[in-house]
Amino acid sequence: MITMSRQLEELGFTKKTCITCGNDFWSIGDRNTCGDAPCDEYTFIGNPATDKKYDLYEIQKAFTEFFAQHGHTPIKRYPVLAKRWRDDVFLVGASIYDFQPWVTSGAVEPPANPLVIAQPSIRLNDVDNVGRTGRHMTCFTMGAHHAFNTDKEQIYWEDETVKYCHDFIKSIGINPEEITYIESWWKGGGNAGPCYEICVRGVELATLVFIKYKTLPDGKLEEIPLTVVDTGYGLERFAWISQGTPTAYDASFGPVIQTLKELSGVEVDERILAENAQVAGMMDIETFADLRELRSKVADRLNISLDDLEMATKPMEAIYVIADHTRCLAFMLADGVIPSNVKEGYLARLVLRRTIRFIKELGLKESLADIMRIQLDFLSKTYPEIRQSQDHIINVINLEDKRYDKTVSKGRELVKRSIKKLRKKNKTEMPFETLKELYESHGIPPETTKEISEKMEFEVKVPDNFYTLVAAEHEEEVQEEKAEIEFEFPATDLLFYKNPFDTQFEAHVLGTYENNVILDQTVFYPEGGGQPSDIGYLEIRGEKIKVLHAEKINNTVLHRVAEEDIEKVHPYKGQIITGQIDISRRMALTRNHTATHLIVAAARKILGDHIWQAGAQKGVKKSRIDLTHYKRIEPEELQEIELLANKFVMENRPVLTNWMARAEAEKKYGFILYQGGIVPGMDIRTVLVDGVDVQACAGTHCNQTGDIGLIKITKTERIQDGVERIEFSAGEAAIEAAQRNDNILKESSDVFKVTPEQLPKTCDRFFNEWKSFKNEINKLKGEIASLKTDGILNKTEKIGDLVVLSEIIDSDMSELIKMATDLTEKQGKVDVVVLGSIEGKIVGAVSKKALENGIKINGIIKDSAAVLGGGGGGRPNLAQGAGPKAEKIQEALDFAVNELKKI
RNA sequence: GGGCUGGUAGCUCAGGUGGUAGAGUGUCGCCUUGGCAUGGCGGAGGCCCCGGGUUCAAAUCCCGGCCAGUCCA
Repeated sequence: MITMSRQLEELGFTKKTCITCGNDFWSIGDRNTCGDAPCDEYTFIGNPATDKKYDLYEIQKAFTEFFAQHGHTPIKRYPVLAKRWRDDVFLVGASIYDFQPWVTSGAVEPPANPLVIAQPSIRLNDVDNVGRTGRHMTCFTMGAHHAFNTDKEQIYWEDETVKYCHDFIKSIGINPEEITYIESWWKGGGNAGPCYEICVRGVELATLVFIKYKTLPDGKLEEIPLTVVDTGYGLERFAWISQGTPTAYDASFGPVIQTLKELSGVEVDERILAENAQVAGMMDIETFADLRELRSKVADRLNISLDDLEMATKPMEAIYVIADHTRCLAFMLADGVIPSNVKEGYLARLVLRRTIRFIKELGLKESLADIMRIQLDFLSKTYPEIRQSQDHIINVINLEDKRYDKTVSKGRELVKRSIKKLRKKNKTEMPFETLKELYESHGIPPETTKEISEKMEFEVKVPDNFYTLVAAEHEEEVQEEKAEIEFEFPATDLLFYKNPFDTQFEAHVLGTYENNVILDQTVFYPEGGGQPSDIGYLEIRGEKIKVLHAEKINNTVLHRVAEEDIEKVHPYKGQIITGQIDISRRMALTRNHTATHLIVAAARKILGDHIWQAGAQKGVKKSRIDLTHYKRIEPEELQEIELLANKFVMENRPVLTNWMARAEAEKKYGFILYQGGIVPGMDIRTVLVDGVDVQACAGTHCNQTGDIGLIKITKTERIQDGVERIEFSAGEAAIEAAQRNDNILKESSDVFKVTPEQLPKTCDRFFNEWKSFKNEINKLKGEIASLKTDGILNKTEKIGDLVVLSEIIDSDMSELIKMATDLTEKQGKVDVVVLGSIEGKIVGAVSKKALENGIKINGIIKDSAAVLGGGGGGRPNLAQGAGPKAEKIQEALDFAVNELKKI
């Protein structure tokens, strides 16, 4: 399968087969194992493989410089938040993610070719192994040199790649005889190609991938026109192998680990660590069971018990986890991930909460923010941009810390209550369902539940595969594939870009598609970028045809008309037609669109640079934008945003649109361009509000901000944790919105006959008075009830040995109830009472004595109420009912008394 | 994007097969005391998140909304 052997042969390598795993590999001289774990053990721990020690920063520098000297252009790292330029993944997991899909699909020129980059990458699938294996990290630095080859321009391919790789490894003093190249096949992200895994002394240092195929749905491969050299060098591992430290963590962020050791007072047993890493290197750790196996193997080799090993390793592991996770978090938060319960925000919260748990486990007094400062001090030496976000990061962390604390303490109470409830039901063990609900609905990990239960001496069994069991119940999402519509129509010329304020135009009719008219050019803005389409008319030979909607498919604009109108267009194919848009609608949408940009810019100024647009919908009357923010926007902040946006309007700044090459625009403005969403195309249209904001945006915009008129924010809403929605109106609609508020105020204050200024105080007074009146009335009703009961006490009769009373009273239900309970409970002078009202309500109550005699009033009342044509019921001692036939109330009471006599 | 919880007194929460809204704590008053801690008794304090619907009757059931929490992709 692999054809790239020539270069290796030239370098003196020969092909062999590993006697352990059977993989083909290349090496210099004699050897019979492939050089990768588990076939080979680590042989660099305590015995570095390079001629000097490199820390992570130094190896990164050496790597970049080497490739820069060999014709590669160094590229700055991309944000780890992949959402900035693509919407199919959350986080950057490899350097190639930076160039997908635009560059790799050929839609956009690469920023340089060939290029070299050191890209911080985040992979959370092995998060449980971090700290334990010595090599797993949530965040690592992928050094990479990439070449993008097209028919027109062939940069380089396999031979050159191998040579570069080989020379680089040699350049840092690794003996070529220790290098092995394992032949393999790589696939992922819909692509595939041959690859080499480069191993030295038992550790895989790099992978060289040659992407040349697309994988089709049926599994077959198709050659692609743009082939990619996709290399990945694990720079942490290079640092590790050059230092020979027990773990990759020590080599990568040693200073942070050192500080954590000092703070926690943990004494690290290097021998155990080294042994642990050594054994871990030989295992493919994927599950918890693997991890247990790892532990027992290490214990065996060190000749200590499993318990002793755990005692010795746990604190060290916690330190490693904390150091690793804070680094990961620093990148995530600095690059704009807002912790939340969804999407990438959830991943950030996951890592954040894990970190807190390990800080607690380690017994550190310092808060997460304290620890994070240590990490930031270390990290910002290499990444100064992270220092810029320090305040924001600390803010977010402190807030999240508090939230987690609340969740945990609430959770603990909840577990205790659950156990109490289970005990009430005479359960002796917690059902799996409860355990699961505590986790899924309340975020309490089963370990925590178990710990609390043990203190309460209640049994909880946590299945080994708890998380698997929980996950198994989640159905997989089925993704719908959109069928692509085939067109033979050319791209429509979009006149609104050339002459933004034209309202009329002439165009040739090219044809129709379903209910849509296709023209060679148009001023109709097709729905897109959150801006609704224009509407208006097409006119030909005096016939007016309403355009209901316009949309763009590929580059063709479809003008949708009513079904009965489409026929009218057919005869005019090829002829000239005139069109006119609804200009007041267009202007309103335009104002709203420009206003959207201003509000986002204002929000960034007021709330911070972490604010990012997460979606928007413009409208004629109102528009909305969704912004990432880690807490609710305070009312005062909202007013500041509103004021600032309006200041931008008053400053009447010019709004400049410009078509630019994507790469050039990105270089000039950065990813902030994609606030409004990712836009396709080689060239993108930039909308610049001078000195305020710039976005890649295809929408229509005012010439000057002053054209917007007024911007009025009307509402905020938390649409998701971490995402705040702002609703607003612009132009005329903003005036209307303000007037609506005035009307509400006026109507409300008119009710109280006060001025709007007095409204809050008046409302407060009325509400309080209403409450005290209500209480007063209740009290009085009670008194009236007892007075009324006095008046009817002489109307009792005896049925058997029970004192029975039935009477029609002019009272409402609550009063009847008060009277009835008064007679049977408080005073206890009557055993059975049935009271009716002239409105057709009926209430019955019985004393304890009557109850003991087996009288259940609810049944009697139910039947009596039936006499009234209604229903009723209640408890054995008190019941009520009613019916529409109020005139029959006496009959109903008699019925009740008769029922009693029967018993 | 999907799922699951929850919203009841100032606070923490019970309750709820539809039928008199509860506890603990806090608060106020009285008693016990030289004073405090404590203890005892009594009182005040509820749009049972909001809006519809079903019903003789909804805090409870149904639908919609708002707010909060949480799991998953």
